[in-house]
Amino acid sequence: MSVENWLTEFRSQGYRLTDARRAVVETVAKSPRALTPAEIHDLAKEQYPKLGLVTVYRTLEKLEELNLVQRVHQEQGCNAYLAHAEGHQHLLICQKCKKAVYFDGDDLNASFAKVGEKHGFIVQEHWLQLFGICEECRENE
Amino acid sequence: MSVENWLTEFRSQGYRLTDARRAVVETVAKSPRALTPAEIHDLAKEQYPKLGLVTVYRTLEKLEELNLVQRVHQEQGCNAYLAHAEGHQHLLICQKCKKAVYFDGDDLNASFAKVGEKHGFIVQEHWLQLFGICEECRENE
DNA sequence: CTCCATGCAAAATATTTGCAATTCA
DNA sequence: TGAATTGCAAATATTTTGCATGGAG
Repeated sequence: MSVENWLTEFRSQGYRLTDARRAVVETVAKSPRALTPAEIHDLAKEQYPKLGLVTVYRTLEKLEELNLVQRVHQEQGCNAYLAHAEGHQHLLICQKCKKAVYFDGDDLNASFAKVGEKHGFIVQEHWLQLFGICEECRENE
Repeated sequence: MSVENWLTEFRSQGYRLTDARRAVVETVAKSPRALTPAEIHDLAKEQYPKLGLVTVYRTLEKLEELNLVQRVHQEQGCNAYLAHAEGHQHLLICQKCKKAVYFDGDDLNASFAKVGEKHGFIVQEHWLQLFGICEECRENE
């Protein structure tokens, strides 16, 4: 989903389009890796210097609500945000450059359901993240 | 691994055995669900009233280092700790009672490696958690 | 012109650190 | 006894809230 679509989606929910929000959205959208609120603030200020950290928090909250952004949990912290890719809930994250790639793991759902059954659970959600080293980072060793 | 084993492990690493640590260890060990530092503090104080929250943090740090405890990430927060089960890194968590069950998903490793390959990654770690409703909670509806 | 949105400052949370007193081995 | 451990208080770090001003529609 492009930045323009995001902003349109924003409007259609009754929210206003402001320079502050545009800066946050564009920063997250073009980042290859998940960013913390503080990082977003730093980067987006280059585009909109008046931006306050509080607005970053509030904008992320709305973006998450609209499913345009998702929170990413890693060892280093659980407060990084990444542009959401529809239908691809699984992440592959490079441990070196932190680049995040979505992948389709729909074929895993059946195994997950089976595991749950074995333990008396009805599985409703899952959370899968793979960590490794990407090709680029291996080459630049 | 039993509480006594934990405490022995503690000793063998050069750490001292204290009532405070014993209270923290026993609280985490006997809980069926992951607990936050504050929750551990509350519960463990019943056993050792003088216990300070800071000691809970410091003890958890050591327990994590010794791999006796693991941090659990959920929507509600990322600061809950659960007794670690050796070799079983995957969790099945009840969304209602929060009970956590480890399961063996070693047969998934091959699929994970393959997914990584497809995207140029060499997968080194993974993180999988399933969420659902356990049998007990379904019965008590 | 009317609200929604913003940024500041301050409050609320969560976690870490400095330090004197305590306690295990 | 000596060093590790503790709990308090204070320092940090992170996130949220109150409120007057500014800006989108």
